[in-house]
Amino acid sequence: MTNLDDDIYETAWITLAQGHQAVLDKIENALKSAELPPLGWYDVLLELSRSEGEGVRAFELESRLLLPQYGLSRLLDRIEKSGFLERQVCKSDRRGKLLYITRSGEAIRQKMWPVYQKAIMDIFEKKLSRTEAVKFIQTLSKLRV
Amino acid sequence: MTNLDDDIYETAWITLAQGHQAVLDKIENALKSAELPPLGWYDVLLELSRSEGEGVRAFELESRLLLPQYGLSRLLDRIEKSGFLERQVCKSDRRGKLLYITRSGEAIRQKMWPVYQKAIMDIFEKKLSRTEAVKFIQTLSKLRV
DNA sequence: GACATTTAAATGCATTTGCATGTACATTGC
DNA sequence: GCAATGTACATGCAAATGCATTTAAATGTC
Repeated sequence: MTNLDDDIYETAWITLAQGHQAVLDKIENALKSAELPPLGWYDVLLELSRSEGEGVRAFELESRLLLPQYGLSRLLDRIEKSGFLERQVCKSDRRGKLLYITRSGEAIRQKMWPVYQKAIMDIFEKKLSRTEAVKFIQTLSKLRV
Repeated sequence: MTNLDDDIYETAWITLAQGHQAVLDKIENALKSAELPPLGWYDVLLELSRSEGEGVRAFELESRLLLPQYGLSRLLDRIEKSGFLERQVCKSDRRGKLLYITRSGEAIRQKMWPVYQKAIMDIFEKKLSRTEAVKFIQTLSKLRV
């Protein structure tokens, strides 16, 4: 295999990194402009919101959000300090905590969503056809396996 | 447009973020395991290496590497402290500095490359056909415009 | 049950990042 | 020429991150 051929994959990675960066910047800027919390908060709040009052364990979020244990622990500290979530000792496993979104947490999540969604749409919808997006998802999904 | 249709683009973004994260983690882990500097250093060193002794201005790297001004300034501090680059006052514009890679900088860059490349290949080559990679690049490129 | 091992989460400390501002030089308009 | 404005880069300080370790409880072994 020649260098020229290899380059396709290197280019794919560079383009992936730059594309990601570009989109992420726009999303974060949109949230900041709207004086809303950063994207990471949304991810957490969405997971908690989806649990429908069941309570979520921190270690579950870790794998879902691809965050390191200590990183998540401190992200939760900050979100909790802002009053958007609560930690309660888990009765069935007293080492752990159950995480619950608060009313104000749900409220801020709902404020964030349209801003977040608009930022995504502004980029993706305008530039990719639906068919292209589906193919894009299929290809990208392979990288995670 | 229905929610279901919109979801394609949201999914595209989530998959992009996760795919990027997964690849990045593998690359950074590979470099760390080999006791080599992080990926950001490689990007800088490659740019300097390509300038063929011409010297590069910091503000040029900023846009090429999509880094904030202060972030780049401090990244350069660290790389310089390790002896992998030099900053020299630019004679034609004394506000600025010209950046040069050192011998040891070029050496470390050449050590990093195979580790970096292997990490990319391990993921992309195994999972994407060449044709698929080309299409992937085309699609992603649109997002940056 | 007593002891070693594993797991969940938090935390001290060093490094890195983000934001705002500072410093020095360059450029523009008069 | 020189005051005003703009540009290149650095930096003080606060916040976030990474790494290693700690704390506490669960689980496994005998």
